[in-house]
Amino acid sequence: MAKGVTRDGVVAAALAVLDEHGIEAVTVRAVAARLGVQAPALYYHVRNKQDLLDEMGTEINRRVVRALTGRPAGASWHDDLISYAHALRTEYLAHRDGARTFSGTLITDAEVLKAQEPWLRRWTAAGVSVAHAADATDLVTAFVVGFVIEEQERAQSDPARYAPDERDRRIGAGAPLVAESGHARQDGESRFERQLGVVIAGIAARLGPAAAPPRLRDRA
Amino acid sequence: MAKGVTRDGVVAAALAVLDEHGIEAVTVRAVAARLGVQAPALYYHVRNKQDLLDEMGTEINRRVVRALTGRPAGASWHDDLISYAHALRTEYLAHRDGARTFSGTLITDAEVLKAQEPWLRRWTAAGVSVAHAADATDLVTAFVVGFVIEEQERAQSDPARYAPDERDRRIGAGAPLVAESGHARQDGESRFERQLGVVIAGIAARLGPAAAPPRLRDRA
DNA sequence: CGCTCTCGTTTAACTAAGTTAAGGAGTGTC
DNA sequence: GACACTCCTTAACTTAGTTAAACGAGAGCG
Repeated sequence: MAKGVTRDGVVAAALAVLDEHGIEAVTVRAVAARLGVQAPALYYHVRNKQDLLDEMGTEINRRVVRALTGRPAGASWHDDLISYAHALRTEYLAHRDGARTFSGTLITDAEVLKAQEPWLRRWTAAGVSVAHAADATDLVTAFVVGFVIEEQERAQSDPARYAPDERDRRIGAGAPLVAESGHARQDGESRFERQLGVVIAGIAARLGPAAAPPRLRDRA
Repeated sequence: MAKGVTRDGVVAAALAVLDEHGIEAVTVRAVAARLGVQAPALYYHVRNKQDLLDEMGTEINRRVVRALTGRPAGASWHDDLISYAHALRTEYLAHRDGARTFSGTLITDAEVLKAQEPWLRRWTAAGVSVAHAADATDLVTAFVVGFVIEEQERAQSDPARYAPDERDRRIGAGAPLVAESGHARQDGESRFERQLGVVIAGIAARLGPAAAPPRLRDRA
């Protein structure tokens, strides 16, 4: 594995290290070691560590796009948005600290940007303005990012620190509703589906009862 | 300023450094320097840097809670949720890298937890279950976190990299809708209000007209 | 064949940052 | 006066990002 290190190879190795040991283990030396090479060798392929991190983020975006285009087109923008949310969450969850690490990556990769074209075309074909479509997508992105950040943080933190018993003890007897709210929190899967449903419902309300009827210009 | 360093003082100094120079400048040495002491002195007041970071996050949570309780109670859970969203975003925006740095902080501070009690009480008084209230709050939190992360990332990144012209050049001529979607993106303030309105609308729909306050839909 | 040039890498080294060890100055207490 | 406790210092270690300089292998070429 020592021969033929490439920029893509470096990115792949970095992602592998991330998955196995978490973001704090993604050091230049560790990535180099995985490639059977010394640390400074990476600097021939990558400007610096931030460059590597950016490239990793772009790769993640690419995978989301790929997962989406590989999926049969949904029956409506409705279904498409849900597919997008699932693809994004799945990709984030697939990597340790995924949401924290990759959210907010400015998408400048032309390939990734252009892949959104057919996506937007379907919205406009359904009578939704581009502005509304972009807005709805941004909103779903924000929700997924926020949701998964909290989800992963919770999964990785010391279990004892937020165990129900410990929480109850901390809260004491003066705040029964707070205690109850902690108990009511369900597992990630169903919470995600439910909250995503709420978001989509809100978007549907905004876009109009059917969203099928062609609407007028954007800029509400 | 050399005398009487306290744990709270360390946290305050760290927040000051954060505000002035960003998260990457928050080093043990820099915080110590601001207090007029040597770096190892901090270890008497704080277990390690993570402990300091956690404490900073708790302080931010405390401020959000304080901003909320200092505000007159809204007319409904509706208004309360909006107030919460605003308080959270404002606090995040007040610090460089605020959303990234402080999101996902597990809230274990008893004071902060208990402060949610009157909040929840108002929901239940309005006929909303605690589970629903907690769910709605979590959803709004996720949205705000995701929104502000993207907002701050955009504000801090190299302007040239996402300038409209540059973006258009990258996209080329093959994706007009993608290009248009970039142009349609408005400034943070109005986008936030609008998208928050969508989220609230979704929550209102979920909770049913019964739980909905005597108030019209907020968006046209 | 031998020269040279470039590519991709290595070794060595520097700097910054988190952290620990050990000790010392001040302040109180028996 | 000696002990003890608190809070801080100096010195030093380790890991990580990064740079500089040199080195070997292969390609083109006379």
